[in-house]
Amino acid sequence: MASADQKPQQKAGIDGAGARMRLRVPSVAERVAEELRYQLAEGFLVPGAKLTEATIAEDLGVSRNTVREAFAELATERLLVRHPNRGVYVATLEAGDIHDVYTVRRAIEVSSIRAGGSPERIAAVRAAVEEGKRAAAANDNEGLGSANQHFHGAIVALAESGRLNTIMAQVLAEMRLYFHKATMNAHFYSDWLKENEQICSALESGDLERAGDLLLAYLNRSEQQQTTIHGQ
Amino acid sequence: MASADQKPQQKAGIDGAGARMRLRVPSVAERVAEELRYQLAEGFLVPGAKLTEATIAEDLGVSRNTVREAFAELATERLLVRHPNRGVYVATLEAGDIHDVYTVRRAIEVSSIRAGGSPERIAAVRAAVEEGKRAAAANDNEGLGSANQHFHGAIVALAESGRLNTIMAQVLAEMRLYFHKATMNAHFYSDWLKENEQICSALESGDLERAGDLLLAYLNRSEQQQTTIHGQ
DNA sequence: ATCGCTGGATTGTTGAACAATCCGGTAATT
DNA sequence: AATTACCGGATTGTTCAACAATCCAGCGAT
Repeated sequence: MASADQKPQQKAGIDGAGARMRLRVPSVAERVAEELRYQLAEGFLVPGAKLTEATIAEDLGVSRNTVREAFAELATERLLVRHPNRGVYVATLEAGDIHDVYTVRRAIEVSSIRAGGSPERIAAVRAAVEEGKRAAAANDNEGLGSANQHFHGAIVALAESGRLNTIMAQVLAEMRLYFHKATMNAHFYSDWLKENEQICSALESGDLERAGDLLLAYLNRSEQQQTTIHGQ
Repeated sequence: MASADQKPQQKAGIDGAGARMRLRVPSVAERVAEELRYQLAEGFLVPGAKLTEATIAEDLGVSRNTVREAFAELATERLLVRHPNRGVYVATLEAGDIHDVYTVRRAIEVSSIRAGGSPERIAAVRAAVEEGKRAAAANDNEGLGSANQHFHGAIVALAESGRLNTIMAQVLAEMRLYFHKATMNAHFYSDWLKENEQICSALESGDLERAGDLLLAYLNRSEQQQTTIHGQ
């Protein structure tokens, strides 16, 4: 945790060792941000759409100022863009942005997998692979997509770095803005199902070099696919 | 300067081709954030210090709500931490955070340098090296520190990725929180002055593999130094 | 020393207000 | 007809004042 000179909180009776009673009720602004994030990921709000403060404030039954705070948060996450004095809009990814996003992913994913990770973290990667297989067997496209995101999230989690994790989470959130419907034809997934398996087993066998190379190759190909689909 | 892709705005007669008249007056909240960032980097606000909304609002002559917006921004940059219902404090880096920060730096800096860059970007790296030499000759410790930051910023800039640049800018801003006073003994710098030179010439000669290795070694050593100084 | 209470201070959130800015359309100009 | 100037409505940027919720320190009672 960031700083926190938390004084050793006395654990009375019931509370297990080190287990902190995290009952934190998220603030209203945070919940508004969360709701918007949800609607963005779900495709309710399409890229380019305009969000007017007053409308959303009324819709969610909160103050305009609070909406403003939420907007600020989502803007720094690049999910929304602010046009000063003109309003906030749902972010749209141009061709350049796709390359940009993949540049970030190459940097942090490859670096994370090359450094290996604890058995538990590796097990988490394996779990994501299996999750993907199950989704494929069930013909669950939705589930396939999120399984893939879990897979790549688990790879970054190998590094045990809170900062890398939040960066990755933001990047994935950005990508969810596009992946929505459209662009969702199945023979995409058929590829990386096998590929994730390969990467994972390379990781499990300790061949980090190979795992990194495979992952890098995948990311390069994925970027190319995305650009041919989206940008021109 | 967070990132700043300031284009050299030449105001020819009326309006050059495609040159957008970027006169953008930053919003009040942005200026408050900027002012706080400045005070943080300058060491005016020490890690752990508490910032009360009302006080700062009055000091800067702005509304409490505006201060709030600025706080939110700086909190997502990890320069401030919010303790719900208790206030915001200047972030403090624990031992774990140092490792975390260096994990991010290893990921993005090494990845960036390994991919090479355009001659102009490489020239920028060289410029940072020379800036460091000049500062050393002038015995300017302050200048030495910022030259080093410019050097590493220039390395990330090789990748031409806006997202990586902002991430790096934030990480560097975080580190500035510590580097202040203390930890500033000169024989630190004597090392990396030579080392930056080596890295840079390896980069210039196209030996990206070697450049990456040198950079990685530097980062590892730097992390170790920081932990021995700071953490216990 | 521990517990519980209470008052004061700060944060979280709201609602209303107003200035600044932008947008579209209409009128005036060339 | 095309361009310019202007005007009104709408939205954002910012402030202000209020209030509920929460936390903190102190104090007294057990």
